[in-house]
Amino acid sequence: MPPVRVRFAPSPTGYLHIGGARTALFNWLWARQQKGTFILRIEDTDKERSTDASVQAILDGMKWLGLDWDEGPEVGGPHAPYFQTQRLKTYEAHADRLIEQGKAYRCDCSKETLDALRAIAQKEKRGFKYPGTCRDKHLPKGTPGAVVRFRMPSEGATTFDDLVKGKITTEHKEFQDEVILRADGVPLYNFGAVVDDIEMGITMVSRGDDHVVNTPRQILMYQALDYAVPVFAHLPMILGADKQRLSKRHGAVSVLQYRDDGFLPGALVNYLVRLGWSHGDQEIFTRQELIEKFDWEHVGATAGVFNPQKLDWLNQQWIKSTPLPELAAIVGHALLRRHQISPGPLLSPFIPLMQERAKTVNEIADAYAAYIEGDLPQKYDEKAVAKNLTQETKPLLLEARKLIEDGFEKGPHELEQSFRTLAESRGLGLGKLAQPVRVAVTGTTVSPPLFETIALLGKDKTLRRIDAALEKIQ
RNA sequence: GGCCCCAUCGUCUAGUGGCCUAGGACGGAGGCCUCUCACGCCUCAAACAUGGGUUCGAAUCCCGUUGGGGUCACCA
Repeated sequence: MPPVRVRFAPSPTGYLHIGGARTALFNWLWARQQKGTFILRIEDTDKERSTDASVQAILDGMKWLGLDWDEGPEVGGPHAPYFQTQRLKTYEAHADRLIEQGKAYRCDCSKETLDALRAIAQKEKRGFKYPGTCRDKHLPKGTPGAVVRFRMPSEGATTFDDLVKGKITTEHKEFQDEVILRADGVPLYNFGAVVDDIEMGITMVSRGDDHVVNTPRQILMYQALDYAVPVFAHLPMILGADKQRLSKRHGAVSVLQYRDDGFLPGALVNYLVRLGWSHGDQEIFTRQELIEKFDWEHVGATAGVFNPQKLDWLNQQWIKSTPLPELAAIVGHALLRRHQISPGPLLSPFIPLMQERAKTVNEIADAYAAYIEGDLPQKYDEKAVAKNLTQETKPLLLEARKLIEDGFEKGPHELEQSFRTLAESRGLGLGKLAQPVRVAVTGTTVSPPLFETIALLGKDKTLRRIDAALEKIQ
């Protein structure tokens, strides 16, 4: 078997979205498992819609997910350049060769003429196909406005064995002599992809299954160019909850949006792979396990609905198992991004308190900003204050304050015991005592365990907060 | 509409002819634990689209139907 060479070939017309990311991911996993090469190629032949900002967004998305490429933008490689608009000479050379061999021809039918014919066909409810007007004209190179068309066979059929869909056969009569090169020398998708996949020695093409219909036509081009056709693997689409193709109205579809929303790249990767691939009952996979265990055999053929709740759960699992220094760095970034505050010395010790209860890193950053960083809580939840900081709880707060003042040094466990004893002597559960204190200390009713939070904040800060709370009580 | 693809709990899926009174996970319901919120643990509800074949035997193989998706450009 020749070494595996796979590629991800996005068109830079927007950010890297969930669907594209999964395509890239499957290719990347295969390359890494097979010790092959993963190539990133930018298909920027649609000049109208391609932007440099999109290229950057895609690169950033890939990097965030940890999908490093061996050849492509920024890293270069033996087949550079990796931008299609910089490879025009290559397409021209291949097109010329096809023309010489009679496998393609120049056509100077105007777009307007063809559009008009297409409109008539549509009105009469019949399919439109290029009528072959220029098939035998043998227009010379340099004919003004001439495009190059590929001569499609009209007889027979092409079959290929897709790694995920199985055998797919298409009759040649479905095809028409499609344009492969525009008058300005910019290739169309099918041709550009085929030429580059040949030039770059691609052995397997894995992409979204919206491309299955292109595949037989591309195979015909591989054959016309005398090149062995690669193996194909078409991945099913990712759908929204309404079973429609995932799009903006389903919420976040940009990969980087998930970063900003507090997801771990490992969790997103884990989710995306499991959406369409399985390994028995296993749900959680490290990156290394994914590389080891991924196979095409267990890639499903059905479109999958993107389920944000499961992603949440996976992210939580990932947060739980992320080593502290790594998690602290990520939370630090979130803190800066969301609250414009740099991580202080309390951040690292605070994270273990949040690790079991946060679905996103943003929750950790937000909690830190809300009641750890400042002298007093940044804000008090009104309902919580109204319910817990009252005349009735004031005596309890005062007694709690005294317990903290006298017993802080003995540590959280001892403090908790003293709280229990107090609560018991009043005929109350610990909750009745702890909750007002929690509101006083954190400004909310929801926080990590109270005594550990107090221990983290320190005696002075805690007492000041209780004093501030007492003042809130009329 | 033509062509192509797909079809197991609400969702992601296990299942490759007998191990299936269909397993796991998310989500849902109930419970335990508990200083709040979570975590964790236990229990429950929940699916082979449909009709025909093939076979001793079908979720698994074949055909039809229905439903869904993709695609029919000088977009990719």
